[in-house]
Amino acid sequence: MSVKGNSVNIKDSNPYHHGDLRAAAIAAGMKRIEDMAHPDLGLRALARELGVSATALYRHFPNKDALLDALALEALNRLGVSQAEAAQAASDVREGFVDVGVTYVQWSVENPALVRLIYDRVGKVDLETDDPSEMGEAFLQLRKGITALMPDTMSGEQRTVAALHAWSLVHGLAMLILDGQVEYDPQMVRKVVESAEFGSKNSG
Amino acid sequence: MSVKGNSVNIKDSNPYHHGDLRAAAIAAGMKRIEDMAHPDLGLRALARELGVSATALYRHFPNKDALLDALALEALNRLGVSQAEAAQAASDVREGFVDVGVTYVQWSVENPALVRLIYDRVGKVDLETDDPSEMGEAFLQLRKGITALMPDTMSGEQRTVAALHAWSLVHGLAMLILDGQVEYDPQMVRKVVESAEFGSKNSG
DNA sequence: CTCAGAATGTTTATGCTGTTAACATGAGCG
DNA sequence: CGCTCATGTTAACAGCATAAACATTCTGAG
Repeated sequence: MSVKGNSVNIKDSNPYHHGDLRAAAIAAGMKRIEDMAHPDLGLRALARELGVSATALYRHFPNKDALLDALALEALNRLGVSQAEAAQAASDVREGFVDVGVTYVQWSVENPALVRLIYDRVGKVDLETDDPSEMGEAFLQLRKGITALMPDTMSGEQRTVAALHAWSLVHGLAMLILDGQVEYDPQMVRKVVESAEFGSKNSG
Repeated sequence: MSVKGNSVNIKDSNPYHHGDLRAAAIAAGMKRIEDMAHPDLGLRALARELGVSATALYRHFPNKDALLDALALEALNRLGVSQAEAAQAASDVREGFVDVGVTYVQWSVENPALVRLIYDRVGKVDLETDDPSEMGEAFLQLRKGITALMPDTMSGEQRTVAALHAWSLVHGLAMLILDGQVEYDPQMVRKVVESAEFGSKNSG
């Protein structure tokens, strides 16, 4: 008795084994989260979409949190790619900073649930685990990217303060837009980011 | 609107009726959320703490979301009080801005779950309801408070940009600290907020 | 090729959750 | 006193994450 009352054969080729469920789960999970405002992924719903029983996912992720971590990592990498592209496309250092900042906000607006997922996860993970997970690694790179954009005319604390200012500014702006507190207006975003005046040219 | 006066005898006899369950639920809910990193309130747990059946809460709130909204409103009011105190204590306008900003971050650090609750709720509510809820009202006041702190030497768009910059800066800084991405250092926070140079005096 | 065991899937079951429906109690007013 | 209504109760349902036991397929060694 191989087949019970299973009415529908979704896949003829791989009826029992899925092939690469882990990858499929991440792909479907990403697509699913992207279409939400707030990330709330259900294992059962995801499994249903994959044509698989809910518990099958436990062969590839120890629990739901692990799945979300994997998704957050994927999201973080995508953000990183956007950032890198923006940084590379700019000529001037100052212009580079503005573009990267604007990109950060823009990407956040276009992927609200992914941003929330990233910070939800990073907020939970870093506090309770010691090992520098892949995610911590990816985030560190993001931070370095921002710091690298600060003009080198300043040094030490100035630099730290400026980087923190820049990151806070774009992150806060993105969050306020995501939460519906600020209307998204690309031109306004650019103006706000440009209004951050770091040492490279003080008053001029 | 804080919790109403609790001049109610809670434990005179074995009261079938609780007295003021709504207020008690909000009070207990606040205390419960304050002790969390991330706000996840369970109706059953809350009811258990109140010595009441879970479904009793449905006599006072149509559903869990409504309860969370009430809690978010309470949290928002507390934040507003802190802001107002800081603004009032400052003499100079510029000093006032810095103090208010620092207070915003400090309060957020001291009440992480409340901040998350506020923005979670405000993000959901405003998008699907048209009526200007109490919460929207309270938030508007907060926004006005920030805008009022911008120096009046600038006008129109300059002012808007500066206010948005200021709000984004402190909000982003608070969020990054909450999510464990930035270590909380009060002096550093102050320096970062001070590094926001709005028209009043450019670069000395 | 055969067959054991590792991978990977399924079914079943447990205890949690929010929520609804039906019923019980007690307070306040005629 | 007796009616009514606000406010409490228990029972029940659907959905959730997750664990345990069982089934199927893939893989590699003899």
